[in-house]
Amino acid sequence: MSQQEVRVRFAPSPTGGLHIGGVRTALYNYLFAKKHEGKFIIRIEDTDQKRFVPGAEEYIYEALEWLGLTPDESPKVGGPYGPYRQSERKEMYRQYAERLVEEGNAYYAFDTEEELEAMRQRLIAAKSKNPSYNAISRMSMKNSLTLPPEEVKARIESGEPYVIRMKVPHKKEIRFKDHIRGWVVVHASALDDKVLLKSDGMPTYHLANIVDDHLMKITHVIRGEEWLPSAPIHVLLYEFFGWQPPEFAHLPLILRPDGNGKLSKRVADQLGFPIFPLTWTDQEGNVSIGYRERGFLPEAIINFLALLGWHPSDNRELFTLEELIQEFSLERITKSGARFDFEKAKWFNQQYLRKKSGEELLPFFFEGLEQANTGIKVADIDKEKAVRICELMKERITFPKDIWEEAAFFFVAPASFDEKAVAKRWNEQAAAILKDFAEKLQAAGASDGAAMKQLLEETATAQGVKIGKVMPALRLAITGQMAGPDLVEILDILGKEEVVKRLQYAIDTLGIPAKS
RNA sequence: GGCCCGUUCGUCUAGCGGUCUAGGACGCCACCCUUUCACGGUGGAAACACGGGUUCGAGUCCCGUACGGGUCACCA
Repeated sequence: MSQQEVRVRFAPSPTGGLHIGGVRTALYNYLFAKKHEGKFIIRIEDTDQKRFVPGAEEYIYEALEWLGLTPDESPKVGGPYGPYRQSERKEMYRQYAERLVEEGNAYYAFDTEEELEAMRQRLIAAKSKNPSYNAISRMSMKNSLTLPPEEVKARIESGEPYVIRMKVPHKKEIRFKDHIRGWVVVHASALDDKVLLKSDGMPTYHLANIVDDHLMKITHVIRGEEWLPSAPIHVLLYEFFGWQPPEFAHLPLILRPDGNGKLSKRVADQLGFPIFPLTWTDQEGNVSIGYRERGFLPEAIINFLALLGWHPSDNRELFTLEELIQEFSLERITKSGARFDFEKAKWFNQQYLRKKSGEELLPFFFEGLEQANTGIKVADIDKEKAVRICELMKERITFPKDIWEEAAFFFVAPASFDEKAVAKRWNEQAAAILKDFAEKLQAAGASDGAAMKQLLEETATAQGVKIGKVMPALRLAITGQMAGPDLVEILDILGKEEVVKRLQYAIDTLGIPAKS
């Protein structure tokens, strides 16, 4: 075997948002290409004009870019084997279909929809196990195999609509080796005479796919398992053309988390998680929130998807794209479908979130702030302080944009206090010490967090109380709640003035409970 | 229904005939750490669908059954 360059393609049809399963297919293609120092190609399969959706193609590029899956060749960046949009290659498909007719491997068919339906009914009535347009039934239909050559010619010349169908042999064993499933064998009798060229002159997927993969020198076809049943058709076409078929790898499906069946947009909506990488608005104006907008980091999505149906040779879980490229191989892809696990996706997000620096998190923090509509302006916030806060919060949240919500108390003094916590922590002793502490603190000079803690400790110790008894009460007074980051850090960031102010408010509001 | 593909903890999975009293991760539970909540640490419950073979020996190979999935368009 010659050392030919590995070339793989991701070939979506621009009919809407890019399904998460499609994203994984793109990822595996990308990883495989890069692993073998080959090319990752995007080809747009838009041969169905009825399903054209404006914006869908651009969406695909944006989504892949966000994830870091940069194509080497695509309709957008071009390449040596363009055009990469099938609608722009329309004219070239016909000659290949005609060639098949000339060589006796395809034929013209003039059957109307009604006639096709009638045939199907006839076969069903005759209890046919496989009611289809095939080696048997085609002989009783209107096509160039049954009609006299003059009539065929006349019909075509008169402009009568027709399709070109593939002439699948009756007896033949078709086999191919799939990288994931091993040898797959199908008998040609189970196949039907697929339409190759539609009456509108556009090729069907089957024809366009084979012609383009060949012309674009695709070496490996990595696609979803839903294509497995049509793979024999494709293998047969390669044989008809006398072309070397690419190698195949049919990926297991991504299944719904509950119940049975493959993951669909409907199910994802129902269960409350995104199905698209980026937010997508369909033509009716329905908005589907994307993973990005939901707060996911691209690294997390990549890592999560990579492990959904593939496993490294060791037990590592966290991989950068670069590490995935190093480690990836088709042989380690699982055979069976994988249930989608949104909880695990969130866990990955947390992992990557923690790896970010405070600065990197800043934009997310501000984004959360703006969305919260609090009236607090981003411009009014001390950046240095905000960075510290991001650093402090990142281990306690799942999504970067949650930082604001969790850290709001830094900017908005508590107006009320968690009742349960008050009952438990705000006792006579603690309140009295805090009152004392507030007064001393006000009188003291400049204090940082550590100094404030020390002062509190002294105050408490003077009354024979351990600091651990009053810290919770202090937290309550300062933040209004019992959950949050290190209290000394909070005191430090807030500063003396604010701490005193909040303490006074808490004491005024909660009072000093009577000794019980 | 025909054809094709699949089946290890709840979930993602490791396992490529003996090292499996089946390993890791998410989730769950307990404990520890701790001024709180998290994080982290330690530990725990939790799986080879079933039945036949092959073999000295089967989660691992073969067959069958059951169950699940995919696909059967002039859609991709």
